[in-house]
Order: sequence, then structure tokens, then C-alpha cells
Amino acid sequence: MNKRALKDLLYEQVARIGKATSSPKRLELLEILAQGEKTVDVLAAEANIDIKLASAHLKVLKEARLVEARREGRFIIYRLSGSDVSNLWVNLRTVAEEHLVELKVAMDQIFSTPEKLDPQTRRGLLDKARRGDVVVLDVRPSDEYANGHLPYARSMPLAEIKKRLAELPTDKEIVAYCRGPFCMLSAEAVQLLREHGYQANKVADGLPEWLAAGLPIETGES
Amino acid sequence: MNKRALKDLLYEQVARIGKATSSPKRLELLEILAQGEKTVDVLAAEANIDIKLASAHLKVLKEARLVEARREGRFIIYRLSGSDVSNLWVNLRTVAEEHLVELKVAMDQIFSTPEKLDPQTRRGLLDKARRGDVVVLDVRPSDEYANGHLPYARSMPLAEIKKRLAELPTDKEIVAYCRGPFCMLSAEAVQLLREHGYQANKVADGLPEWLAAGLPIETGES
DNA sequence: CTAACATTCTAACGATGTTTAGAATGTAGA
DNA sequence: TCTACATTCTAAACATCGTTAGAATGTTAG
Repeated sequence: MNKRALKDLLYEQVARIGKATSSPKRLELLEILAQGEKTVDVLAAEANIDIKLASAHLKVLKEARLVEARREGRFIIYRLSGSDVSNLWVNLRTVAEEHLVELKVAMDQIFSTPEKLDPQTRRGLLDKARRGDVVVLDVRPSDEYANGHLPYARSMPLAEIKKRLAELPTDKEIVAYCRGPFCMLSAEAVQLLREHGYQANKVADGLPEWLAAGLPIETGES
Repeated sequence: MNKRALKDLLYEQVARIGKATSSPKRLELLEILAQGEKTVDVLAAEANIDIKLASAHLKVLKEARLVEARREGRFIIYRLSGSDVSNLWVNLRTVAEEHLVELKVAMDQIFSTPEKLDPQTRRGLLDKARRGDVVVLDVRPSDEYANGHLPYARSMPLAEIKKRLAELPTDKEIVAYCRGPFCMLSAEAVQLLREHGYQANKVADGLPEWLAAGLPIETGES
């Protein structure tokens, strides 16, 4: 076999990863899976697509070895095949945010106050959380919190906030986060909290971004 | 506009980056551009494709804002639109190397002695190069060397090595590198050097990998 | 064993991407 | 202005992908 054919083979393999990440739906599935393992029906519901279609996309991701599946009873549970896949998602999204004007514009329209974090402010948030100067609030579903969350974060899924308002302090800043910059849960949480007189803000980071920045996380129930 | 439509818009934008990296040829073009800016005909020659096809692929990369173009006389010069694009290429290739067995097998077939570098050995190489314990040899074309090279590296393009053998020491280890793990220049250089009695080895790293690892580089002619 | 259920497989459609060749554009130099 | 040249644009053939619906598979509970 000649040199060119061999080279072509190498790039073709990398292109398998590129192809797997070339569909919006598959990217959304990857982001959801970056929060923890999920069954097909949960993934389909979260991504708002038909189960059959979700299954087809998951098959593509599996063939590219970006996800793995295992059966548990009647359900098949998918998970990312490594933390490097989560990092790749963050990397792709970051490049898109950096270079695609259309994405910047869309983000500005959706999220009035962008709260991007740089390494320094991430550390700062960590320190303030440790000292108890802010309450870090994880508003994702509780299974995602259990799978991994920011240090010192408390779990309060968006759907439960209204009933559990009393648990939150009114004299401290509350910092809400969810799945990442594209997730709208924290924005809704902030709106709800502010309406009830709390000092609430959101940060764009989710677990994948935190991990990609090389920062530590915690796991386990609240 | 409803929430779902807005979300779809976000993922669609990221998918533009994925789509741009879903073709082997485009990935090869990105890797070449990660060594420095190039004209279309040089890119086409390096990637072994027709100029028209190269132009078409470059157009796709440009629409995804991964590359930029400027005209200089009769030539149009393309360059990556940021160092994050170079990092993305490294990230994609690394994920592929990690998860795709087919790629591992192909790499083993082509490169008999894989010389992957971890952060520690990279630092070690840097130290040895500084002390002069090894000669780091950049065997890429000289314009790529001028655009950026590993610290303390000497430029000796593959095509010139035979004539310039006398410049190299026989009592020191020579470490050759080129464009990255997929590039065959350094492997050929090592073979040539060994045939002439030199102690030569190669490392998989190229400039993009070195930069992605957060290590410093040098620029300028030799 | 049967029914209910989650998921995948198969087949089909239109939409999109890759590649090639020929025409068109824009620049440099005579 | 005319010619040579690098590059892009256009059109067309062909392959691949996304999506949908219906059939098939494998598992659990009765």
C-alpha cells in the first residue's frame, strides 16, 4: 500500500469523529450525556425528538465510539465513552462561540446577561462558595446532580424551586447553573428567584465546562 | 419564537463546525494550515487533490469560519482563523486515537515505533534540548519552520538532509519531528539518518500538539 | 406462554455533500 | 489592451445522510 492511501486512511478515521459531531441533534444528545448516563427515551424526550430518531443518532455516535450502551432490564442506557468526549463537546461549542457571529447574536437574544467564566473567576466562585459567601444552586434534575456537580453546590431542580424557596437565604447571592451555556434551566431559575426577592444570578458553566477547565467536582446525593 | 426553535438554532451553529470537520480532506487541509498559511495550489499539492476540489473544501472551511483568506497578487493565501482551530484539530485527532481501534491499528502499521509524548516527557525533551543533550531537528519545509518551531530546534527539511549530513553530530541523539502524528516526514528522516550512522529518533508531536499542550514555541528563520 | 414495553432494524423519501469538468473572475506583466 | 495564470463559480452525476413509519427483537411481569 502506498503512502497516500495510508494517509487517507488516517484522516478518514478522524473524520468519523467529525461526522458524528456534524448533526445538531447528535450534539444535543452528547451535551445531555455529558451530564450523566441516560436511557434512550429520556434522551429522546430531552432532545425533543422521536425515540426512533434518537436511536438512529445514538447508533451513529456508537459507531464513532463516542458513546457506549449497556442494557439494564428493559432499558438501554447510554453514556459517553470517556471524559475526553465531554471535553470535545466543550471544545466544539467554544470554537463555534468564538468564530460564528450568528451564534453570538442568538446567544445574546436568548440570554440577556451572559455570564461567561474565565479561569480566574471560576476560582473566585469556588472560593466564595467554600466560604459560604454565595449559594451555588444546581437546578438540573437530581440524578444529574448525583452524577456530579460543582463543589459546594446544592441541588434544587427547577421544578421544585417554587415549593422550596424557604430553604434559600435572602441575604446572600445565589448563583444558579445548569447544563452549560446552551441550557435554559438556570435562566428560568434566576427569573423565578428574582421575582420572589432573591439576589440571583446565573453562570454559563455546566459540569462539562467545569471539568474541561481542569477544576474539581463532587459526586453523590444532596 | 419558542424555546425549542431557539435551542435548535444554537446546536445548528455548533454543527456547522462539526460539518466542516466531517471530511477527511478538510481535516488534512486544517492540519497543513496548522503549520502556517498557504496558497491554494500548495494546499492542493500537499493534500494530493485537484485545485478545484481544494478550493471547494476551503470554501466550506471558510463558511464555517475555521479559515480566513486574503489575496496577495495572483495568489490567495489561506490561514486558520485562530489558534483554537489548531487545538480543535488536535482534540479531534486525539479523541480518534483514543477511541477508534482502526486508527490505532493503522498507526501501528505505518509507524513502527510510536513516540507519543505525555506532558512530562515534553518538558524533559525541552530541558535536554536546552542543555544541548539532544539535537531537535525540524524536517518540515523551511517556511513552516520560520512560522513557528519547537524551542532550540534546527531546521533541516527532509529534502536537504542528505546534503547537509555533515552539520549533524554523530555523538548526540537526534530527535526529529514534523507536522504531527500523521506526518511521515520525520519517520523518513530518521530512517535516512540511521542508515548513515546517526542516533536518530522521532517524536509524534508537531507544532499544533506542542501548542495545545501549552508549551512555548519560537518563530523566525534558522 | 403471552402481553406489554423499550429499543432497534428495514425500507423509503427527499435533502445534502463530494467530486469532476468547463466557464468565469480577477490580477500581473508585456 | 492582451495574455497568462490562480482561483472561484456553475452545473451535473453520484453517494451519503436525516427523517419517518412499520416490522422485528429482546426483556419483564403475569
